[in-house]
Amino acid sequence: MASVTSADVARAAGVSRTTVSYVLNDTPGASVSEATREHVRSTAARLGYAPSAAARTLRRGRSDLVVCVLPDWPTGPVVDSLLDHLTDVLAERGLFVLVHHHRDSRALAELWRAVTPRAVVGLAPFAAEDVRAMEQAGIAVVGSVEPADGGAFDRSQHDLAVLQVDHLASRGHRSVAFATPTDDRLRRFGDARFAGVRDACAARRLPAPRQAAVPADEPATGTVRAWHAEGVTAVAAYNDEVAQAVLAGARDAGLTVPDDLAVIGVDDAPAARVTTPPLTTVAQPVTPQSEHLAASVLAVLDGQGPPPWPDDPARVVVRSST
Amino acid sequence: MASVTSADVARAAGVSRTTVSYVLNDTPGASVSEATREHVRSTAARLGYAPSAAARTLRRGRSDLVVCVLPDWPTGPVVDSLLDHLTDVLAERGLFVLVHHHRDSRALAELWRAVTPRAVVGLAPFAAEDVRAMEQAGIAVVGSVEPADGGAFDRSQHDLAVLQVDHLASRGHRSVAFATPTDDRLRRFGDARFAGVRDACAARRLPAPRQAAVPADEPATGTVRAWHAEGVTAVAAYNDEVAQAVLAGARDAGLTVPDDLAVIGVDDAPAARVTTPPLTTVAQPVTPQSEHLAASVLAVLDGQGPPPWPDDPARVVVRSST
DNA sequence: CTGAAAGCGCTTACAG
DNA sequence: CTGAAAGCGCTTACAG
Repeated sequence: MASVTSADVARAAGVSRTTVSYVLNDTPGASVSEATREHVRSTAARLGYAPSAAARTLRRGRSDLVVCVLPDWPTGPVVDSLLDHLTDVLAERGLFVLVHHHRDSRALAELWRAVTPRAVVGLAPFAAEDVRAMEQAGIAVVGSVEPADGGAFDRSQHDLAVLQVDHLASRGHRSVAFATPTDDRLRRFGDARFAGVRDACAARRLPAPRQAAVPADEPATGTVRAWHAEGVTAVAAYNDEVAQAVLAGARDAGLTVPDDLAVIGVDDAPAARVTTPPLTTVAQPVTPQSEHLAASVLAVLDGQGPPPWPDDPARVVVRSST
Repeated sequence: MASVTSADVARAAGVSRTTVSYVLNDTPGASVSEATREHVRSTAARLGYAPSAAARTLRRGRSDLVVCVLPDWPTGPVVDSLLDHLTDVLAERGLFVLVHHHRDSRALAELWRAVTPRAVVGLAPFAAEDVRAMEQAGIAVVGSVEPADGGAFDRSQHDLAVLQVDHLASRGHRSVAFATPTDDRLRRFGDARFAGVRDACAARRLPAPRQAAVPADEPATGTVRAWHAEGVTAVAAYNDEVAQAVLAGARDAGLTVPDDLAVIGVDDAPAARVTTPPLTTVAQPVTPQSEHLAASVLAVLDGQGPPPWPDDPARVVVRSST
């Protein structure tokens, strides 16, 4: 049970701990005979030696861990892709990515103190004091600060909604509604999106948009009926899941899509191609985002500022629902 | 930049490192005056002191980290719930859950060596040699071994499919097909499910089931037509996403669901309530699974065997597609 | 070519 | 009630 240490390996191999360390780390410039190397390696393997990460980290003064803090909202395949890419890129530097599901600020502070990783990457904004504390502890921080930068983050949300309205307006719609999700954890995004819808309508001199929360797990029949009665002809939905609930509501309300009501989602989820009718949606290609995140982390690790945000590559995928 | 250490705090507060440690850890039995305690605490806060996790781990001989290894397939809200619950339960013991997206066995070995966590929790089975190596390093391992236990894991997949067929048979269907996902990473599950479909058909003396891969992102029109031509009247789909593609295929092929073709999914995703028609599916309540996982981890940490697998609480949710 | 020794930052018996 | 000291396991200048 007592773990095998490098001293155990040294003793069993009949060499010093120095030699064991040199061999197992392939230390450049260490002149150890090939025979000895082989002997040390096989001894280590035989004993099942695994170096203590804590000791190595303490000695080296830095950890090989990067903690990625996920927001407390449901994440999908996009976040998975971001993490996969980040894991690959950092692995080339010998760094390991571990993910934590974020709850509150207190939990975050406990976490980074318990791990003291090389870097903390946040997919949602951090509180300013959290960032200060982490940086003071010598931890590199990647991620926007709340709410100082006002939000490259919020802005990209805002712009997604503008794309939706622009498309609907190009189809001749003038009375637009926004279907926001019911999950409280998504409120922030919902608000940013609705602001985008409002701004886009104002810019095009359309009437102020309506808004309602639409649960993803039931047909939005009542909401659709009310909107239709009020003259709404097009719905921008928070995402494809919400859009599906709007489609189902239209069906149950006896409305035809897109003639009576046009619907546009966000995400271009696989399901968007198999709804009735197939769903027009906004796609956000994941590759540029993944590369930007990985580049940001590398830049911060190297003590540089983050690279510029890529031009928003989101685009409308037109199907039959608009 | 150089991190603040407990020695810095001790010097600034005019006490010994011992006292700093006693105060900051609330060590029981340490008799330090309240005035000194307050002084130490405020000094530590003023300096922004964060203890070195590596040093503490090295000294204590054990880490406060638990690594949860996720399989390399797309995970959804169910896994999120499992992780949330596990995080909460382990936090009560002062343990932190970090998640790693698993790629291959080599990456796993590098990971646990780089972290040396208290425990590694696997949501997909581990290779036997990985388990042996981790346990030798003093790491508690939770998760099934490949393929020793033949698979409580595979068995629960198998049984989901049996539930699907039982339901379809109770509706009078005799010729059943299985729609498997196209993602290679899901092959293992697809195979276990199809075995369940096959066994259930055999047990009920139904003809051998057909099987085809169905992409989630296009209507399965061709497959549905072929199946219908061959007399298939009911489809058990791998999950609700695949089931939606089957529904879309039936629509495009001009078939009525459920009269011409019955469809049953798995997951009871929110979307299952808003498809056309609403989807019959198999729901797996997540609470018993979450509790079982957390209980397993606690048991292993305490050196006990894992608790018994809960009675499979999966059940059919009947809607209009069957 | 190889080994003895220092020191990373912490906790904790032990001495005062 | 408080402090000096040992030691966790590793890496790496340094001496031989």
